[in-house]
Amino acid sequence: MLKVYNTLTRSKQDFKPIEEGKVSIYCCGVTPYNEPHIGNARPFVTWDVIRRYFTKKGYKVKYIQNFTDVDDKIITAANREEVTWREISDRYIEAYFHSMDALNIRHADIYPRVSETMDDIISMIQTLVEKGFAYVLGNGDVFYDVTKDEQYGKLSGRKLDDNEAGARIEVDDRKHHPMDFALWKAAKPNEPFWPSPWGKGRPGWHIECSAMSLKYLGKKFDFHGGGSDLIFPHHENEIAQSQAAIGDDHSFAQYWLHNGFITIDHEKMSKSAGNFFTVKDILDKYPGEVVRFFLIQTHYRSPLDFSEERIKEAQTAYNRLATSKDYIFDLIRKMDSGNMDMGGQGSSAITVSKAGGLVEMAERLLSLFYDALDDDFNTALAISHMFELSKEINIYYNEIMNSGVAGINQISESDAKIIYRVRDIYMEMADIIGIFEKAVKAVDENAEFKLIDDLMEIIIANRQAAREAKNWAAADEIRDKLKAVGIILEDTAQGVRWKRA
RNA sequence: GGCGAUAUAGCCAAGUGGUAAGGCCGAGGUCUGCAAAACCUCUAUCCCCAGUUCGAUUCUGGGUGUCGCCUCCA
Repeated sequence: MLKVYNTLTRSKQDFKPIEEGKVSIYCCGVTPYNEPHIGNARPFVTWDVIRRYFTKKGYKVKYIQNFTDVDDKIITAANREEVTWREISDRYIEAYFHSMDALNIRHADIYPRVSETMDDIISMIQTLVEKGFAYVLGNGDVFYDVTKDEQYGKLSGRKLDDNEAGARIEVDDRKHHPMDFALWKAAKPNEPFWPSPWGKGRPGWHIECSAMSLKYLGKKFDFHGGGSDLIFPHHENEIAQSQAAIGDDHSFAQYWLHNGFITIDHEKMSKSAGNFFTVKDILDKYPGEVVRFFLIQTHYRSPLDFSEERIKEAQTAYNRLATSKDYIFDLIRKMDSGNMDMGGQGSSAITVSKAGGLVEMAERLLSLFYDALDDDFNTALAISHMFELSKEINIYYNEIMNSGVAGINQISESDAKIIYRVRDIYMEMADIIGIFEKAVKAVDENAEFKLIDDLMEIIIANRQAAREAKNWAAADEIRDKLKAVGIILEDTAQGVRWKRA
């Protein structure tokens, strides 16, 4: 049974889908006005794992993620560059996809944009005005009236009076209450605008997510997510205006999940503070899968400090998992290549029992892996089980290889089945956390791989000849030169193995 | 001022009312021409005080530190 931490109730709850076998998710996307930073990536990687988990469990998942493409910051950027707001938003939406694709984030089912949801937004505001939850000012601004909403503050757990209104920003005295927020903003010079019953203008910040989620997921849906800085005021306002418009205090999202921040030197990373790393910059130095792995090594609700040292650690840890993957695929390649006397009588009882123990362990770890994810998507714990399986695979691989060619030839058909099953389990784990997608493709599908493989065989054979002649200088030179082009040779007791750096 | 988190080994990070996963780094060892990888061994009484309990790191209260939200922000 899946348990999730719901911000709304501040507790872990059993997850019960609204509709059996289906999960509906709305995750707040980005305002595309500059390059996405690593902090932006965290919720999307988190939700990507959640989607993979549900899909693997057999749920039909509907995932919506918006682009807030009408916004002050976009307008500011457009005016500064003397281009249209659409040019800015298009450019950075493309940048968003470029970065997120590198992190193996699967695309949402729909990416609604504010500019394309204007009718729904306007009609929702109209409903709120009609129901008395909003008021219109003379200039065409429309505000949500928080005092009309008895439940206002239920998500963030704060009362209206507790907030230090005006502490840091001047209160707009045209508002009835300091916490009232804009639903519609009358157009100012040099701003894009759309026609509305209150004159030319554009939507306020929070209304778009309400309109979009209700439009695509209906009045009740399962999950709503985003960074924990969105709890107040963004999500608070969303839940308020949505439930007011619908007229049902239990409508809208049922489970609210919020991820913790990424910090730099333990201070919150943010674009406005200037202390951020863009995903693009990090990708120049580290593979996307490593960046992704770095993000999910920590539970999504915990804060996560980013630094060069941390990501290097993630790289090392990731390599460890990748080595085991290589080992098991290597074993399978050897079996498949027909080197092996499948079904031979030579298989020793020892080998059988070892493989049997391995698969037993693997099944148990897979079960623990799912248990971990069932507990509020504890990827950190789930990954630890993958490491345990990784070690078991390494031990088994070494045992087989150390027994030489005979050892491989002695793998019985039943043991071979076990090896395939272990590979499937390992890759199932990898698939859910979303790693080894690019690497596996290279091994399995890329036709060029075969060529490289053949070439490497020739190079290695030549080097082996040099080694047999104890011409260490030549042998080392070949290894060094290969390393320079990104190929690492490992001389092991069982022969030479190569891999990409 | 209000609200909310969090405090676990050198570092990162899970977790449980019955003395604590996993990763990184480090030390020693196996293997090895060297290197690398892999494997084995070693490294924590869980911020402080009080309480509940047979027993608390895990529950309660207090304290201290750190962080976040209350303004745009993932």
